[in-house]
Order: sequence, then structure tokens, then C-alpha cells
Amino acid sequence: MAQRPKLSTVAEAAGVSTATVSQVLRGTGRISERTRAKVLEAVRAVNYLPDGRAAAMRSGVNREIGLVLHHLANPFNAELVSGVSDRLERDGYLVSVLDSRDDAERQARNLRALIANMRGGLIWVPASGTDAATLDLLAAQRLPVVTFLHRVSPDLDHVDMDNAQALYEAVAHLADLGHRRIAFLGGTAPRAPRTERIAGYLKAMAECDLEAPLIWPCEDSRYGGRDAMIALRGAHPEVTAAVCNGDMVALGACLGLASRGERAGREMSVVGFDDVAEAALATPALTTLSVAPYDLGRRLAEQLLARLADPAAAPATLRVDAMLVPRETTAPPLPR
Amino acid sequence: MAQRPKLSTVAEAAGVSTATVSQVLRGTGRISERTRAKVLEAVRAVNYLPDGRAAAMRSGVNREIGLVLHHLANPFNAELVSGVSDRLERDGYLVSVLDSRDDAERQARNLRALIANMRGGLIWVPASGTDAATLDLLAAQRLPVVTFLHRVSPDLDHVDMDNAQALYEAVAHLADLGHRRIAFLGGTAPRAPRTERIAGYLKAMAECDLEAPLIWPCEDSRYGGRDAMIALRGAHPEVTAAVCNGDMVALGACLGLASRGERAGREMSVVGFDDVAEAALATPALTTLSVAPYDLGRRLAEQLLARLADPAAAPATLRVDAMLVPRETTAPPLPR
DNA sequence: CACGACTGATATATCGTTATATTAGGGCCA
DNA sequence: TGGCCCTAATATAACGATATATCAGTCGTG
Repeated sequence: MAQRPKLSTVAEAAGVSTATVSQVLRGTGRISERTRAKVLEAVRAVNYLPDGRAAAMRSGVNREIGLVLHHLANPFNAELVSGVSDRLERDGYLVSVLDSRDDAERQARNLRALIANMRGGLIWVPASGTDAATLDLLAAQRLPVVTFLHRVSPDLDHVDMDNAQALYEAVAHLADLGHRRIAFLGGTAPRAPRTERIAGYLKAMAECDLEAPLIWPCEDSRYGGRDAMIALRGAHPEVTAAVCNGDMVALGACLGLASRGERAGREMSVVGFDDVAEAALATPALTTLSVAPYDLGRRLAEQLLARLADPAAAPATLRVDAMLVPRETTAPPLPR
Repeated sequence: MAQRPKLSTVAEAAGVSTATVSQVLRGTGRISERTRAKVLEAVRAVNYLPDGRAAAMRSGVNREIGLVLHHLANPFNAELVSGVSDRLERDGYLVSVLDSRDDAERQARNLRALIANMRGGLIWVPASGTDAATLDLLAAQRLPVVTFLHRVSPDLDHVDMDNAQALYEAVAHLADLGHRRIAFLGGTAPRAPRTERIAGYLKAMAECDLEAPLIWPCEDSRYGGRDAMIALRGAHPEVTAAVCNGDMVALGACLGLASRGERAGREMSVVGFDDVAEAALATPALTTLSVAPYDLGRRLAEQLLARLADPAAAPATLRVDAMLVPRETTAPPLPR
């Protein structure tokens, strides 16, 4: 059997030159209706699909975009991928996703591989521990990059959520319900999103005139949240509400309460962060801070398109607001 | 500032020819230690990263693999991605993921785009409604392809799980516990995995001498499972156990029971399928059929590597067994 | 000291496209 | 009928790498 059909295969089949075929497919140059039809027929006959690499190499334009995520398993990120893809596919780009699974070394490998295979742009949710060498490498390639969540360089476009504002809102909501002792649950590393959230938490605790703040670190997972909540209930029974560093922690916290025969929204109020699909469906449904991951993805894509359109523009920073979505895990505290 | 560094940039910096640089980097030819060192130094100095497209084009080998999934949001698939990536990255391949979100048209676009950008191979979990034109296109490119879950062509390597065996095992387990009326819950389309599962279910129902089978279709999601379970309990209160077409349906079913004040593993036994990460953590923990998605991904990768090594080999079919993982949602039926 | 064998580097063709220049052939007008 | 313009197609040179052939030297040896 034959090899993969190429431009010359089509040209032969149609009895014209390769240049003509290319012009027909690209819609450039002057081509008679008769030849155009002949060429298109030949394209169909041999099942021709152009080699984008060769085309990109010659023309210098590249419609492949890399999307490097720190953690694909989180449903939040799957939504984000959809938002990014839909927007970029609309403009004819191909988005390919890589998961660095929060491993800086894997991430560095991924980025190198993407650059080597010449993606035309990059949307990047950096993992913790991203090092300078990786950044230098990126900078040297002058690749359009938009980062999200964790800013790694002042030279790159960045989209961020207003973590402090979000936590402030969450605490204020709990204070309104009558809570006085509110803990912050989750995370361990002193990385940007968490420190900002803690700043917002502390600010709200101070301004709403609440009792002393309590920060309770734990792994950002369902496991971590469950164990942390169990430990917290044991150590500080006077705490009546917790704001969490992510929905996974919050859902874990609810499990922890359940394992003690308690219930989120009764003995203890719980607020999550992210609004993963599961949050609305859990029993009880989780009150959380939402950033609409699909829309966020769209905005990331649009920022990248803007950068591609004008590579010389000054680095932009977009800030997306989080909104409180009250559900069943927050309620007034039980009378003591 | 300069453009992206290329081979000639390095060559100039090192004062040698481009051919020499290429030979140093590829480790071919005869190069003195002195020049080698000089070249490597220059590579570092200009932050050079080779253009894989040009290299692939000239050398004819391609270390990019496409992974097209029907539904990335399912955590099962995120695990699968990890398994595939880890195995292929070990051999120096780059895996890029595309999510067709169960949309045949999007999937066709994705596949075309991947071929156009010359992936060297493809691991594919086909969406429902995959059409013949897409298959012809793939066939014409002679691209090494391994499919999973849903066989679309006898000419392609395929990895499958033994759905019938799995369901048989699930029903037998419930029968051992003393259940006599067991329903099959989930799915709507008459597609391969579901029909095979139903076949296994029916076989077990007959052979274990159980009451008449009951197939209750619903959307394969948490929503679908919840609503279906609520409806099922209303319509057939005599049914004491359900085997589900996926963990999402099963988890939804548990939510449905909870909303009625009932509990999976007490009023009703529930068995899932997939063993998503959440299954072990849910309350109650979900009994399910596991196919170890990470291992599965590894096997898919290995099948693809085998195909790449020998493109002429006859199409292979691998079958991976599912294992029952008993947890808390299955128990003997309540005495009537 | 002429010749071959070997070493270390370079020159050149090629991969499949696209961009640009060029050519062949009509038609129109002076 | 010669000159000019226009159309429709082709010829050719890139893009950035690699594979292969080739070329200078150096050395050993009869």
C-alpha cells in the first residue's frame, strides 16, 4: 500500500503542479474554476490531509497551542480545558493538554517537549516548585504564554482570581450567619493562592470583629480534609465554621463530620473554593466560592489570542472575581 | 531581541558548521572532545532547543503521540492519562491529550487536527457516533492506532475490558449475599460496553437462578443515577440491589437513596463500575468493579509501542479483567 | 616520498509545504 | 502585427533540521 498522501500525490492525481494544489487549498493566487474542482476532487480521492508541520515551518504560523496543567484529575481543570479549547478551536487552533501532576520536573520536561515541537503559544497553570531554568528556557523561545493561578514571572501575561476578596466574602457570609469562631482549613505550602486566601481570611476576621483566627493546615485532598476536620473537632470544639482551601478539602471535611455522626450545615458550617461539579450534588450540597472554570478558560484563551495578535504589548494581568454560592453546608451556628 | 535560536545560531556561536552541531547533539559521526565541549557550551549559552518538527520531517521519526478521550472530566480518564503518559514518556514520547466530550463532530475535528500536525501514533477512546468517514481518513494516513473501550474497526489494535465477566462477578457477589431481585441501572445507548455488561448481567441472573431481570436505563451521570434510583425505589420497592453502568451512576444512586432517608448497603445494595478515586472515599464507600485505570493506560501505551515497532503485525486485541472491590455499599438484604 | 587508511570537520541534498518570481498564452488596442 | 496587459499556471527557493557524501589533514608504512 501507498504511503501517506502528500501534496505531490494530489498534484499527480489531478495532473497539475504542487504549487497549484497548494494555492487551491489555501485559496490564494488565481485559479480557474475548472482546475479548482479537479484538485478538490483529487484531494478527496486520495484522502489527503496536509502536513501541518511542513506548512507551519514554511509559513511561520503555528496553530497549535499547549495547555500545561498542574493537576488534570481535578474536575475543575477539566472544565477549564473545555473553556480554553472551545474558544481556541473557534479560531482554528488545536489545543493539546499536558498534565504535570504537580511535579516540577515533569512539568519542565513537558514544557521542553512542547517548545521542541513548536507549539505556537502556551497556557500554563504552573506547578509548585517551578524553577528559574525553566523560565529562562521559555523566555529564550519568545513563546506567547499566559499563566493562571500562580504567577511565575512579571514578563508573562497572567490571569488570577481574587483570592483575598473571595475569602473575605466567605468569612463575612459566615459572620452574618452569626459565627464568631471561624477556622481556615487546608494547604501547607506558602504559595501564592493560599497565602492570598489567608490574607483575605485574616482581614475579614479582623474587620468583622471576630474571635482569634485559627489556621489549620492539611493536604489539599479529600483525605486531608476529612482527617483535618476530625482532628480540628477534637482539638477546638468551640470552632463553629471553616473556610477551606478548595472544594476537595471541604468535601473531605464534610466526610469527617459525617464520620463523627455530625453534619455540615448543622454542627459546623463549611465553605469550599472552586465549585467543582460535585459540590452542587453532594449531600449536603456544598457552599463554595465559584470562579466558573469554563468562563475562566475562555478568558485565558482570549488573553492568549490577544498576545498572539500583538506580541509586543505590555504584559497584562487579568483578575477574575470569585462569587459566593450559598448552599446547604452553611447555616447559623447551633445554640450552645 | 533575537528570534528563537536555531541550529545555525549555535553553529555561529561555537564557530563550527551546522552539521557539526547536529552531530554533537545526536551523538552521531566523529567529533573531537574539544569541539563537542565547545558546541555544548554554545547550546547552553543561547538556550537552544531543537525544532522537533523540522527534525521529524527530515528524519521521518515522530515522538509525538495523541491521546483522544471521549470524556476527560471523568477522574477515571485522568488516571488513564497518567498511565499512558508515564509509559510513553519513558521512551521519550510526548503525549498530548484531546477531549472530544462525547461529541462525534468535535472528535472528528480533533483527529484531523492531530493527523495534520503529524502525531506519530494515536491512543483513542472513541466517542459514540463515530462515523465511517473519520475511520477512512485515519486508515488513509496509516497511523498506528490503539483504541480502548469501544471497538470501531477490526483493523485497529484494541484493548478492552471484559465487561460481561465483570458484571457476572458483580451479580454473583450480590447473589452470594442473598439478593434475589437485582436491577441493572444506567446507560441508554445500545453501545458495546453497555450491551456486553447487560449480557453478563443477564447471564448471571439466569445461571444464579434469580428473579426476572430488570434493566433501568438512565443518563450516565450522578444526576442520572440519583433520579433513576429515586424512580426505581418508587416503582419497584421489591428490588434489593442494583449493578450500575459506571461509578458516577452508582454514586448518584447512593445520593438518591440518601435523599429518601435510605442508605446504600442497608435498604439497597449498589455496585459501581470503574473504581474512580472517589469511590473509596464516599460515605458509604462504594463497592465497585475496578480496572485499575493507571495500569490500563500503561498497557495501552505498550500496545502502541508494539505497533510502532512492528507496523505490519496483525491487529491485536487485549482484554483486561475487571475485579470486584467489595466495600460498604453491598451487604445482605434487610429481612422483609 | 607516494599511497592508503583514518580522523574530524564541512558541503549538500532532502523532508513536505508555502511564498514569490516567472512563464506561457490569449485578448485588446494602436 | 507588434506591444502591452491580464490570467492561469509552473518553477524555484526557502523553512530548520538530519543523512550522506565529500573533503582536508595527519599518520603510518613499504
